[in-house]
Amino acid sequence: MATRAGIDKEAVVRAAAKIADDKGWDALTLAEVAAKLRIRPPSLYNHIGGMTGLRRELGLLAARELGALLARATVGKSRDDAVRGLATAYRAFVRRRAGIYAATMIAPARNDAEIKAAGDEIVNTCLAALSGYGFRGDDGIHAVRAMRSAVHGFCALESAGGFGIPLDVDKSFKWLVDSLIVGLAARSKPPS
Amino acid sequence: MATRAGIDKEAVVRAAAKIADDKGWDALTLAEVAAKLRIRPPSLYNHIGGMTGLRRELGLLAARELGALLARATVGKSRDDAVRGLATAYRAFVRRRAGIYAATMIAPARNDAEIKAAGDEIVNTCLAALSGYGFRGDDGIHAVRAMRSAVHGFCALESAGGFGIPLDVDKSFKWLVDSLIVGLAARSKPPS
DNA sequence: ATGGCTAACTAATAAGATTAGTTATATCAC
DNA sequence: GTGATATAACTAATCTTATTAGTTAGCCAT
Repeated sequence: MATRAGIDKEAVVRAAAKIADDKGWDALTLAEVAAKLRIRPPSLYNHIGGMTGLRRELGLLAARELGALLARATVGKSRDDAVRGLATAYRAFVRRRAGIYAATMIAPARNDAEIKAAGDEIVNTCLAALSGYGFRGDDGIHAVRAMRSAVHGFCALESAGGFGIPLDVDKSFKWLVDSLIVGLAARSKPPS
Repeated sequence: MATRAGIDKEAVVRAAAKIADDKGWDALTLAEVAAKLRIRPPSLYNHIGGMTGLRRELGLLAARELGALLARATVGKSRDDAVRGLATAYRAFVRRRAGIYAATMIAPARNDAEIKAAGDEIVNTCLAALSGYGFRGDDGIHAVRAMRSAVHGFCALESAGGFGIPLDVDKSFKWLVDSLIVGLAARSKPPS
């Protein structure tokens, strides 16, 4: 017994992420994380700062993964292509990792540099993706917020089962993104 | 003692709604609801079906209130005006009642007629508001989903503190709604 | 080998949801 | 008025979860 189990923070976070993704953010408990790792709940405190700390780790993991995916989804693209790539990647991530995505919605402590950095990278990727539209000044930020709102809202409603009618959800997403693109383009400078 | 406290389901739901709105959806506990009503937690079970039932009641309350507000916000309006009225009312509701609005995001039991009816009314109000755009067939549903995604997404991000930069959030919302309107109009039949 | 770091443990506490079983009160029939 | 009944409140108890304190034991460097 008590054979050193060789667990580290990353293993804890990975186990927790799997539970959150499989059973939902609200179903995440330290008891289940510990059980999955075959240790007792208090032992988790050697690796993470309790439930609060674990949630933060998951939020950070999600923000970083999402940021990397978004960056990859937009390389070499601009304007409409970039927006489509961004939106598609975003939704794919939320569907695959709904549990940890929810972790990104916890109010980030105002002074958390790592969380802030991961969030900034996402915003910067979005800004870069939209750069082809030639927004000036604050409009870039407004555009990023608009795009993120639309895509986040769709994914949140979808994953909450908010679209009751069985009408094709993929088509609705395409409809949303196409409309968004029209709206963005209408405010942009023409392409070079 | 134990003077019959004269509490009914509505009083329980109202107390719970206040707690959720004041302290957040996740901070809602039966213990605090009971304390606010000056009864013991088990007594709540005479009025509501435990925590699960209470959450459902809050979701229903929120859906009905929101539905009524949206309906009022769109009477006598069409197209752009209707969309603006809808979006403004939606956001005002989420800001004022963030706690119970969150309750609308719980997956509604597939067979819950009341929840379904309240949701349908919201969808129908949105459909009516958009009717001036002359969408045909499935496009009406796609448009409603798009509009709802955009507005819900913005409000969710806003209330989660997701807009880090202190750039004016009201302006961003206007920007989003204006863009959405452009996108909708581009797919519509011209106004009569 | 052995001393120390630390990851695991056990034990205990506290908050919360929930169920079972009990009491008391308001209301209604007479 | 008095008594029966329905039910809203209660107490007591259980279960789950998070968390802290204090203890033990395996691994590693010397």
